[in-house]
Amino acid sequence: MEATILRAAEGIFAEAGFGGATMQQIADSAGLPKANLHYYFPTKEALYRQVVQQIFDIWLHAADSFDDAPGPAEAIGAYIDAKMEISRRHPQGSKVWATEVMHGAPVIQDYLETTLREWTADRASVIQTWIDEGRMAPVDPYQLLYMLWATTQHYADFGHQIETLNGGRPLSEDDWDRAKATVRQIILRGIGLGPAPLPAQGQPG
Amino acid sequence: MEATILRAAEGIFAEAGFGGATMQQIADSAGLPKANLHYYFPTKEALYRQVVQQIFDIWLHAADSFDDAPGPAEAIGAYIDAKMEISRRHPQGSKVWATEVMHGAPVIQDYLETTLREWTADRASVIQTWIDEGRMAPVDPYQLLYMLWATTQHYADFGHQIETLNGGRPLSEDDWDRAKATVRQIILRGIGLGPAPLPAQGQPG
DNA sequence: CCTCTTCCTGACCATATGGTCAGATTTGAG
DNA sequence: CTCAAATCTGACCATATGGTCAGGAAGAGG
Repeated sequence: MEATILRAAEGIFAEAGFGGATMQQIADSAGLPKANLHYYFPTKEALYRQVVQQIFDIWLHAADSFDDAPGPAEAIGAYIDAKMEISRRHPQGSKVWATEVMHGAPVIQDYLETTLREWTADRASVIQTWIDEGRMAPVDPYQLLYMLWATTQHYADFGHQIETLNGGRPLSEDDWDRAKATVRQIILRGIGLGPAPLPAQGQPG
Repeated sequence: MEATILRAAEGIFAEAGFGGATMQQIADSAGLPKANLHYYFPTKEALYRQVVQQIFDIWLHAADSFDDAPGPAEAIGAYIDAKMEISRRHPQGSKVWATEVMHGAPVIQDYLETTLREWTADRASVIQTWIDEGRMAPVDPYQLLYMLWATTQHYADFGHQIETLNGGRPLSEDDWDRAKATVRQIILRGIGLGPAPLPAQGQPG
C-alpha cells in the first residue's frame, strides 16, 4: 500500500513540484480517497520526504559500479552507464531530486551535508589517486563528478526538452544507446582515456 | 516598475516553483502591495510567462559567441564560457527554466517547438559540418549540445548542492575559474580538440 | 484651480487545499 | 462466532491563495 502511494506521489511531485502537487491528485493517482493517504503518511511533507529518500538510495546505489571496477576507464564508464540507466528508468525520481535541490533542499539538506558529502569526498579521493598514479588526465575530481551527474541526469530532468527536439517522440532504444555512447566517449576521452585527438590543423579561410 | 516585479518574481519562482510561489511573496519581495502586481500583470501565469521569456532570450543570446567563432574549438569554448557565466550571473533564471521544462513545459512548449528547435538544428548542422571537414571528432551533435547545456546549467540549477559540497561556501572566483577550465578542457579534449591522451598502460594488480 | 488619465491600495470574495475526525468496514486471532 | 485491532472513508474545517473592485493619490495639461 505504501508502495502504491509512494509511486503515485513520485509521479505527481515530479510533474508539479512540492508546492504544485496536491494530496488530492496523489490520492486520485493512487486510486485512494485522500483521507486514506493521511493514514499512512501523516503530512504531505512526510510523504514527500519518503519519496526523496527513496531516490537518494537508488542514486547512491549507482556507485557500486564505480567501486567494483579495476581502473578509471571501467569505473567511470560503468558509472555513466548506471546513471544513464537510472535516468531512463526513474526519470520522475530524478526530477523530484532536482527540484528539491533547486529549491535549496529544504527537506533533505541533512543528507547533502552528511551522506552525500562523504560519498563525494570518497570518490573524489579515488579519482585523485588515479590522477596521481598517472592513470588519467589531471582534472579537478569534484568538477568531474559534477559533470558526470549533470550529463547523465540531464536525460531525465530535461527529458521533455530532449523529446521535443527529437521530433516529439520519446528516445528509441537506438537513441539511448547513442546518447550513452556519446557521453561515455566524450567524457572518457576528455579525461585522457580515449583514442588519440585529431592531428593539428590550420584554420581554413 | 515592471522590471522590479520581474526580478522579484524570478527569485521567488526559482526558489519555490510556479505552484509553490505566491503572489504575496512576490509582492513582498518587490516591496509592493499584492493588488498592484495585478495592475501590471493580470495573472500569475502572465507574470510567470514573462519571467520565462526573459530567460529564454538570455539563453539564446549566449549563442552569439558560438556563431562568431572561426572554428569548433573557439566556438564551443566560448559557448561554454558564456553559458557558465550565465549560470553564475543568472542562476535563478536558469532554475526557473529548468523547473518549467521538468514540469513538461506547460507554459513555453511553443518556444521549444519553434525557436529552440530551429536554434538547435542550426547549431547541430554547423557541428556536423565541422565533423565532416575533419575538424573535430565524430560525435552526435545533438548529444554534444545536450552535454554543453547539462554541464554548464548544472552550476546554476544544482548550485545549492555544489555549495554544500564546497563546505557550505559559495564558489570563489578561483572555484569558478577552475570549474570553467575543467568543463572546457574535458569537453574540448572529449571531441578531439585537446592535448594527447595518456600513453596506453597495463592494469596494475 | 479643474479635470482627465495613470497609477496605486486596502478590503473583500470564491475557491482550493492540507489536514481532522467520527464512524464504517475489514481482518484475523482465539 | 466474537471482538478488538487495523484499515478505510465521507463529511467537515480553518486557512491561504489568486484575483476583484471601488475608490484614493499623483501627475500632466490647460
